[in-house]
Amino acid sequence: MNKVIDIILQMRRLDGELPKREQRVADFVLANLEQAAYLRQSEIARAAGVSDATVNRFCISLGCEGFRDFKIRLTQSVAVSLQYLGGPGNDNSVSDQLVVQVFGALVDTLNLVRQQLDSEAIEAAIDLLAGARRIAFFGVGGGSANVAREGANRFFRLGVPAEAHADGYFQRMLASTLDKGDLVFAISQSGSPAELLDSVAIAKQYGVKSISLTKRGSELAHATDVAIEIDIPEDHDIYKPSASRLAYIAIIDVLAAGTARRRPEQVKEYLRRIRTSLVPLSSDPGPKPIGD
Amino acid sequence: MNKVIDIILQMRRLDGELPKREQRVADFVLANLEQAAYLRQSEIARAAGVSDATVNRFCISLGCEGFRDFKIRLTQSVAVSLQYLGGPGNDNSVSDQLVVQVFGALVDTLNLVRQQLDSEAIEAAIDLLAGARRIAFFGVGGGSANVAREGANRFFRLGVPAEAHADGYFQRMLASTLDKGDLVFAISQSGSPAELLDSVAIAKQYGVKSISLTKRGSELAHATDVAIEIDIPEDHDIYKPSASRLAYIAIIDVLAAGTARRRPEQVKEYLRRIRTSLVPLSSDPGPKPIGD
DNA sequence: GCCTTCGTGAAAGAAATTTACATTTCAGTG
DNA sequence: CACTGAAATGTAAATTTCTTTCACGAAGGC
Repeated sequence: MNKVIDIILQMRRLDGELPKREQRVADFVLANLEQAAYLRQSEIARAAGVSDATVNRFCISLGCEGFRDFKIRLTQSVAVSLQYLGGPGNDNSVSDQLVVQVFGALVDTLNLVRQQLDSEAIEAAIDLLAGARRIAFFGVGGGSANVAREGANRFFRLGVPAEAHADGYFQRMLASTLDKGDLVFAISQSGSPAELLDSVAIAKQYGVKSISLTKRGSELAHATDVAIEIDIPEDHDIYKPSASRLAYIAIIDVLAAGTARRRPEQVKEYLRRIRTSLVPLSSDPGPKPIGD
Repeated sequence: MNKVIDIILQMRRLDGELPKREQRVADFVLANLEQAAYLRQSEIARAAGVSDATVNRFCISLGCEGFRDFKIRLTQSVAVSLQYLGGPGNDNSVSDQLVVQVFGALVDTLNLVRQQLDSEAIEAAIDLLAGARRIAFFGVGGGSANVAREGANRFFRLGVPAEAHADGYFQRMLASTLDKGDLVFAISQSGSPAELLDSVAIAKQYGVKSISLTKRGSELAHATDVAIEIDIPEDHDIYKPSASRLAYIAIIDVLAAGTARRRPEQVKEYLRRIRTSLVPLSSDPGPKPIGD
């Protein structure tokens, strides 16, 4: 999949320069883009009034390897085009618009974040997380505190003792009780809260490693052993909540998934136990999300 | 092309419920989405270590007519997903793959959820939320409890007294202190926890309206005045965290945004005050996320 | 007018997909 | 613990689809 040439564009570009019968194929395909992907070579041939062979040559004229290749590219191009054209969208009501806006912003933010992720930092973080005996997630303020809780929740399920704290004093106190082998995971979008900086510094005194999830180049990023640095443009439409928290949680998902893969057997067992412990609480015996 | 069932989602949804060998096919395809569209049935069969026929059956299990049909749908879905995820990533390192998988699953889930959202329910919920004097977010278990907190956090910023509780006893107690004009927002993926059902029932006695964010057709959905019902396929790859929580938070985002628009002036003022209260804590005077 | 070149379809050939059937596996039962 | 039946799986044949070859015919240049 080296270069993706848009096949529809290609057809338009070669329009007029193709042999007569091949041109008829092009005309037919362009006029029936949506259905074309579902048709077989012979059906297209018949519909365009030419032979199978001509259809095949047409594909090759377009730069494809054959009909198969052509069909794949056409399907892709059409799918993408329809995407832009909004498919079965009914953007009538106000709430539909809202949904489109909010979800669109989320997806955009996720993309933005994905591009910024540094795989080395991610892997270094997973190394630390997978080896940690105990993980303390620290976040301050409504948003980051919740991300911290989410992190604790995720890792707790992997069998690592994990806890989250939002209180500055408690964070400092806890940090001073940690020991080598433990890990501090500090979360802050601003990267400057004194609570977190202090906690990380205190922990470091006792040989405790630290990871931060924060703004690029922030104080907190410098202070920690591994920094996952992400810049998220704040949306200034104050009626639209920021997508940054979602992005942070997504990153924690990545870390949790990575950690789980490092210790597959353990994780399987812990999840099984947690699942088992929840069974009596529910009447539905089917597979369910763990812990609601 | 009546209804476009996203084949990738379909695979995730059936994940774990497929016969063993077919599951292997699913795993292989999901792990090689970008290439899969270019492979022939026999190549996929060999790569997954099964017979051609099993691959074909796998396609039919997914609801396709056969491999051909499957391939077309897969190509479409992948093309659309790549569109969202901004082109073929660099799948070199393990962590890159992880990121692609986790983010891909998130985006897919968000899309699925978006399709399921019922605009009438959303608008009814926003009506209730915008008119509420006080909102109590209830969730049980690690995941839903966090979603509840997130909800409280969001609405608190809009100037509505909002609180979140994860403890069943406290929920019931609180529910009995609520009055007309207050609102209960119950969150549960299973939709069956007794704590939530009780709390909603208790609140109802005192004329308190309720909203639920839960599984389609669940008990909780029936018990509440407005139900936002969403089915999220649980990912059975236990090494991969579920995306459902993110989706729930996204929905709360939509509700919060909608509520904010109903009372623009008030919200602006509250946000201004909150922002002001945080300024002394930070040296950086620029626009920042509110409350980290 | 004849030769060359290009475009075309028919049909053979190759490849891939689908179906039918036999074998294996596994859960439940006596 | 063997037996039974249903479900899952692989093998191989049948079918369909795609690709290539080849021969014919038309258009244009010498």
